Parts: sequence; C-alpha cells; structure tokens
Amino acid sequence: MSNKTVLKSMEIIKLFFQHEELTLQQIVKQTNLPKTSAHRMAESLEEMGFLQKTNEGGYKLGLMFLQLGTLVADRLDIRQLAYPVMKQLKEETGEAANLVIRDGDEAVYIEKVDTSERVRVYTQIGRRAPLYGGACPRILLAFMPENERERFIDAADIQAYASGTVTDKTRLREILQFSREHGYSISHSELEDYSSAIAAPIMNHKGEVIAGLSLVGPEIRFQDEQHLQVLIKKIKNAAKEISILSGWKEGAE
Amino acid sequence: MSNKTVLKSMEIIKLFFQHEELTLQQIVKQTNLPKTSAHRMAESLEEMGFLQKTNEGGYKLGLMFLQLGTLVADRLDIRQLAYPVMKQLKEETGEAANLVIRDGDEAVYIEKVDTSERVRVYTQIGRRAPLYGGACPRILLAFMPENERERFIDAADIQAYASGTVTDKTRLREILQFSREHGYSISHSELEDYSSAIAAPIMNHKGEVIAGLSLVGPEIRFQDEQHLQVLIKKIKNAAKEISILSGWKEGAE
DNA sequence: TTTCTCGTTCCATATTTCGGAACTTAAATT
DNA sequence: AATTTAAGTTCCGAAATATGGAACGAGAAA
Repeated sequence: MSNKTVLKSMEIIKLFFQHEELTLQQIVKQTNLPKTSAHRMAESLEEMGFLQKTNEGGYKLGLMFLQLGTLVADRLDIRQLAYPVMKQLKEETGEAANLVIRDGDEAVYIEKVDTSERVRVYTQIGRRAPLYGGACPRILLAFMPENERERFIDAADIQAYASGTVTDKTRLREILQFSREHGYSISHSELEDYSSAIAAPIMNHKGEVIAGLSLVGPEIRFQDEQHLQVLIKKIKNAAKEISILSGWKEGAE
Repeated sequence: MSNKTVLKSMEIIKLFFQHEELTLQQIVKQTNLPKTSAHRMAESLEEMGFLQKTNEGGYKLGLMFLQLGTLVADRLDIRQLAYPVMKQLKEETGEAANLVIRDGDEAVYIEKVDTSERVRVYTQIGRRAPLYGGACPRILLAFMPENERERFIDAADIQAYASGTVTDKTRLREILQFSREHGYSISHSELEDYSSAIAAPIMNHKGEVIAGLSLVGPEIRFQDEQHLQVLIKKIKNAAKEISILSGWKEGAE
C-alpha cells in the first residue's frame, strides 16, 4: 500500500535533522540500506536539488529546502495576521511570543517574536512539541473535539521532557478542563527546565481553535501572581484580536 | 544510474512550487504518472510528513518543510555573520539589503532586511535568479574562477527577465570585467522592471568570493550619481566588514 | 435516481531495484 | 615508493517491487 523506495529515501532526508553532514558510509550505517541503494538514492536526491555534495565528499541538505520552507511559511495565512499583534504583545510584556498550530498529534511552532532580554527562551520555527506538554501545545489539546482529545490522551505515551512535565493523565485532564473554563493555560518547566509559558487559543469563524498564542520566558519572570494576571489578560486579548482577524465573532461559538 | 522512483516522487514535491494545493488528478495530469503510482507516492510522502492532506481531499506541502527550511537557514553560518551588518546598512541607506550565494548555476537569496518604505522591492528567501541577471547574482559570476565563468557564459541561454536584462554576452563580459576592477556591480530593471540594485562581493579567508551583498530598491532612488557614489561606498564597506568576520584579511588575495 | 468524477483497491506482469562482488581512487601507513 | 586501508563507484544476474489496467466505492452533480 505504500511505495517503499519513497519511504526509504525520505528516511535519508530525515537523517539530516540530526546531522549537518553525512557521508555515504554514515547513511548506510544509519539506515541499514545496502551501500548501492543508498548511493543511488542519495545521488538522485542530489540530482533533484534536495541534497548537496559537500567539499569533503559527503552530503548535506540542499538549498531547495530554504525555498520550500519559505513557501510553506508564506502559505500559512494565520502567520501574517498574527505577526503584528505578536510584536505588539512582546513590546508590552517584554517576553517572547510564539504561535503554534497542530500537525497530527504534535504541535508546531510557526511564528515567533524574540525579545532582546539577556535571559530569554529561544524557539526555532518548525520546532515540534507533544500536544500534552507546554502551555501552548496544551491549549490546542484542550480545545480539540472531545472524542479526538480523549483518543489522543488514552493512546499517549507521556514522556517527561523536563522537571515540570505533567505525566499523570488524570492531572492532565484537570488542567485541560481548567484551560477550557478560563480560556488560558500556564506551564512551568514542562518542556525545558526554568522556562515558563502562558497560552491562549485563537479561533476561526466557525469557533474552532486553529492556533495557540503564547508568551514564553524564564520561570523567574512568571512567578509573581499579580504580574501573571496582567500577562494572562494581555495574552487573552491578543489571541482574541487575532481570532477576530481570522473571522471569529464573539459569542458565535 | 539513478533511482527513478526518487526522481518521480521529488518531481511531485516540486509541483507544489507553483500550486498551493493539488488533487491526485492534477498530479497525474502534470506528471504523466499512472494514477496508481502517483497515488501510492503521494500517500507515502504524506506518511513521512512531506505532504499533507487538505480538507478538500487534495495534497499540500507538509510542515516538515518549515523545520527543514529553518535547519538549512541556521546551518548557513554566513547568515548569522551578515545579519547585523545588513541591518545597519539598511538603517544607513533606507534600502533593502539582500544576501545571495551561489548554488550550481544559480544564485539563491538567503537573507534579507526589508525596509518600511512605502515603495520597496520585496525578495523572498530561497528565491533563485540566474547568475547573469541582477547586480547581486552577477557579482558572484564576476568573481568565479575564470574557466568556470567562461564555461557558464558560453553555455548560458540568456533570458530577458525585464527591460534592462543584459542579453548580449560581449556586453556581459565587459560588465563583469568592470565589476572585478571596481569591486561592485550595479543593475537597473534587469530582473524586475523599475527596480535597481548595487552589489559587492564577500570573501572568505582564502580570498574566494562566497556571497554577494546587495542594496535593492525602486529605480527612482538609484539615479542620482552623487547618491549612487554614497551607496557604492557603503555597500563595499559592509561587504568588507562581513568578509573580515568570515576570516578574510586585507591584501591576502 | 442516475450519471459522473475522483479516489481507492486488486493483481498479474515486467520493469526496477537489489546487493554481492569487483573496480577505482585517494589517503594513510610502512 | 610500495603497501594497506577505506572510502566511493560500477557491474550484472536474481528477485523483489513498482507498474498500470481494470474494477470498485464514494460522493457530487444532473
């Protein structure tokens, strides 16, 4: 039912997530493909511009991906809508703003506005996180259709990414319930130690949650209860603003 | 000598350069692949996250490319070095700065700093241009090793992209000669009508030209001879600064 | 309801990949 | 300079795999 050659060759591409450069030898070792096959595939991928030969005789990712990445980014309409609001949010709060959407059973960071603070949390665009971990991925989970959400939680193999990761499913369900009721989610050291986040949902015209907006920063700046209330208010307002730009109308859920 | 399945499946990916979404039918039409094969390939590409099913039942590029694009961008060291200098250059001149490297017989835009002018020239990261057209691609051509350069020019099929494209090879050689002698290149309406650019070369520690830096803007702001001299001086200085950051040492050519 | 159209599955055919082995090249070692 | 090693590259018979026609299913349009 699937084309094995495609699967294998894409597996080769994925090796480059973890390695900037790979020799044929290394590709063979990591994929268990016969040398001849790996060689032919890599050559074909190079021919199409997806891989590039390095000066040292190895392979690396081709600049093709720069083009494709830009293309995908530009086609995500929500990014354009959200960006100015995110910039404003960052100005007002001094914390980094992130925009996250769901991709299957994962969350993907698709836009960010960094701060110039000396201490800050840096997120890469395209980065993935599990839906159960971190305020922003979890806000997506919280507002998923119930059956989908429960199926996901039941099936989920929850990994402790950092000291604060919520690994108990009952506790997770409570937090999700809270998020739905209050319209925001908060996390401390869930994906990364010493980093905190507050997130709120972004809706479309059908009232479906299409993205999550978050403020992320070092835990130390997310402790004071009064300050937290300010941040919560600001993130909810910003998310609402983007929702309206996305066609959402208050009370039309 | 090459794996045809890989070639064909990457051909499918490339269709999405021009189409945001494609149905199976459309893929079949454009590739001339049998329906069954196209179907299996598309499904496999989706399985690996390179394609994504749309609500309408078609396919689009997967978010995987966002991740891979970021990865490729982050691995281009020159970008990090150049960015602050480019930002400064933009501040001083009020024009957009672009950074371009060579990829085979093409130039690729790998970094940019846009202006907030009402009238401006917008360039997409990952965009490609022929080496013979536009100030910045041409600066790369001008400083290529002579044999490579001549082989390229001889073989080149020069297309007129805009009203000012230099299509005469003798004239092109003269301009390249001028660029080498004076250390910069200038273009008017070569790739796009009513847009001008000035470019200078960036060198590495071996004195090889590894990138081109350019200022781009509407033609109207690149006419006054005195102003041009200022821009030329600034772009050359900025390129020199980045060259030094890349390990280049004056006079060590 | 009927008729299209498009996506999906089936399966025998044969094209294509596979993969061991031999060859080539370049660098490291003696 | 000769030898060894380790990498990439090419060759070709065997066999696994993709092919692609046909038939099926589902959903939309007439």
